[in-house]
Amino acid sequence: MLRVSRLTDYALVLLTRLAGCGDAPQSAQALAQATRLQPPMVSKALKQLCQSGWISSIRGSKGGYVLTRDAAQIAVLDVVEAFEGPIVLAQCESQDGACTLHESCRLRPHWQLINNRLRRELAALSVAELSQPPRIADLPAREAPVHEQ
Amino acid sequence: MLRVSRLTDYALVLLTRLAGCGDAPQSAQALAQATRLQPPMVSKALKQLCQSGWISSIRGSKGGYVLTRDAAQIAVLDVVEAFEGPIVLAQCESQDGACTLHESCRLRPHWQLINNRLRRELAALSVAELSQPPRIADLPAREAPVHEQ
DNA sequence: GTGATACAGGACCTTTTTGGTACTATATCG
DNA sequence: CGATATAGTACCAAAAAGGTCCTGTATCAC
Repeated sequence: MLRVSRLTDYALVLLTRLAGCGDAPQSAQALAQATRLQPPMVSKALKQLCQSGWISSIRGSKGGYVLTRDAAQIAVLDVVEAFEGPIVLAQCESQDGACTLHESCRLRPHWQLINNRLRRELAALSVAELSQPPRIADLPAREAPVHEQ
Repeated sequence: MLRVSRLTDYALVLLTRLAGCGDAPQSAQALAQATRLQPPMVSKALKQLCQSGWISSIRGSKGGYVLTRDAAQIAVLDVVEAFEGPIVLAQCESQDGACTLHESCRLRPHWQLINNRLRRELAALSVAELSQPPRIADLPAREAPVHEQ
């Protein structure tokens, strides 16, 4: 369905929340309440964020999770790729050049281009920026010739 | 995994192939051989393409499939959305505004922006363009600050 | 008309992924 | 010591993806 998994989504929400909490450790439970996400899934996302190194954990009472770096230094791209693997929208990019199709297939460079644009987009966006509205410059009057949403 | 389904991928390969075959109907079998894709999946993709109206079918011997319009008039976006549904990378975009999270969640406009950029990208690319290398203007020397692939 | 070709439309199955839960162990604070 | 809170892992169920097969029907060639 061309969608990031729910866990990835939760991870970004949680990081954004943590970014707004200063240095005080936030427990999984507190984060779940603040974000209205289900506690077990919050724990799962936090653990994976911990393993990926974006946050660190503090055990014991008064424990919780804190960001390991400034939110402005965390690119959305890195979080997404930590949870989803490399961004490769089409199959022909998934293995290293192992496109089994006939040599007449010319799609690869196009997909590479699209993947790279999306990566660049996500790389330019930090968790710190997620907690505030997009910059005006990023919001053209008519953004795209597409559906309503 | 943030990837289009294999069927979507196949559909684009098949459309590209059809675009290179002029007006002669191509049978599912011939297309499978030309693209090295498995015949049953080729049939499946062709059927769906037919239902979506991108190609039309001709029964009987000497039958097959032909494009219903010029390949330059088929946007990759439309094919992808016909197979994958609307492009909404994050959950919060999936239902119409029904984000159940706390009102402090500010992620939606960012995702909308990213979705729209990707859509615009795919809308600007036609099946006709897929069969030849990307335009030089689209290939910067260093495209993105990301992985090797 | 008959038979071969080729699409139409499902039904079906298997595997993988996703989403979610539960339980035990361990570390810290008071 | 006991309460709190994370760590790690194992598990389960539902959904989606990926792929196959079969029956029916339309068209062309002979």
